[in-house]
Amino acid sequence: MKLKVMPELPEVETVASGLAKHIVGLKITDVRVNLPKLINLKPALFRKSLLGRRITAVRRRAKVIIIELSRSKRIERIKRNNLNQINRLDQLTEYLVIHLKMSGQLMYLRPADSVQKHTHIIITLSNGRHLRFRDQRQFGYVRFYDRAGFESFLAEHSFGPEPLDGFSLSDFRELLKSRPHSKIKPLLLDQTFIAGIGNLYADEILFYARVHPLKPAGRLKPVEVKDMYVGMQKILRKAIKERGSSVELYVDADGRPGNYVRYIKAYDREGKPCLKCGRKIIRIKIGSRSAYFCPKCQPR
DNA sequence: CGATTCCCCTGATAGC
DNA sequence: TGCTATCAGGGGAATC
Repeated sequence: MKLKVMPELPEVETVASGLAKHIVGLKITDVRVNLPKLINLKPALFRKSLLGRRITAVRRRAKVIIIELSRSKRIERIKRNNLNQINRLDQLTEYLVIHLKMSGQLMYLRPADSVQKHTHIIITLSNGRHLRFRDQRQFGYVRFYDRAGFESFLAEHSFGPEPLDGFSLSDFRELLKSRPHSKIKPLLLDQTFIAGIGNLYADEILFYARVHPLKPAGRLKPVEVKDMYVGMQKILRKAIKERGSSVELYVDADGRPGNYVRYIKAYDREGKPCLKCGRKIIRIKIGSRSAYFCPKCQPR
C-alpha cells in the first residue's frame, strides 16, 4: 500500500508528545546542519544560538512543533539574585519551531543509528542521543526564535482556533458564518480559519458528515454543521489515540508508524467502494488538491 | 479583504 | 534498459 500521508494535527501531536517524554530536561550539546536553506539563520549562528540551551517543553500549534528552550545561565542568575520575576523568565524563553510540511520527520535516535538519506539537521543532546530532522522534499523548516521573533512568527501566521482545544459547536458555527462563500473543503485546509487540518482529515470529516467538498460554507444545513463538528472531534481524537496515520514517509518520534490508516474511509480511496453505500469513491481537483468523496453520500 | 495560480522539491510512475 | 515528462502536495508569495 502506497499511501502518501502528510503530517497533520494528529501526526504532529504524536511527534510532539512522543518527543517531549524523551527530551524535556536535556541540554543541546551539538548542532550540525547539512542543508542551510531549511533554517532561518546562518549555520554558525544557528548552532551558537542553540548550544547549551535546555529543553523545557515540546508542544504543538497548528501543524507546527514548538520546542521551548531556556538559557540556564541567565535563569540561574535571576534565581540567585532572588528576583521574583516569573515574567522575566518568560521573556527569556527561546524557541525551535519545526514544520514537517509534506515529508519531514523529527526523530529521537541513538548516535549509532544509521544516518538515513535526507537527514538535514542533527542536534546532539546531553544524554548523547540525537534529534534528527529529515525531509525528502525539503519543504519543511527548523527555525530558532527569541521571544520577540516567536511572537512575530505567530502573528504572521495568525493561526485559527485549535479544533480540540475548548472549541465548541457554537464556535464552529460562528466561524463558518465569517466565510459563507468559501467552499468548505479549502476552508478546512485554511490554517488561518482552523488550525491543524490537512487533506486527509478534511476528507474524512466531510465523508463523516456527508458533505460535498465544494459546498459553500454558508449553505451548510445546521445538521451538516453539527455532523462536521462531531466528526472533527471524533476523527481527530481517534487519530491521536492511534498515533496518527502513516505508512511510508511519516514516522513518529519513536520511529513507530501510526495506526489510523486502518480507519480511513475516503482519502486516497479513488475507485474503491464507499464503506456506507458501495458506490465508487471519486477524486476531483479543488485548486491543486485532490478531494476524495462519495458522490452518492456527499451530494452537491 | 478573498480567491486563484504558481512554485519550492524528490521520487514514483507512465510513456517511448 | 534507461531516458524524459508528469504528477503529488503544505503553504508562502504573487496576482487579480
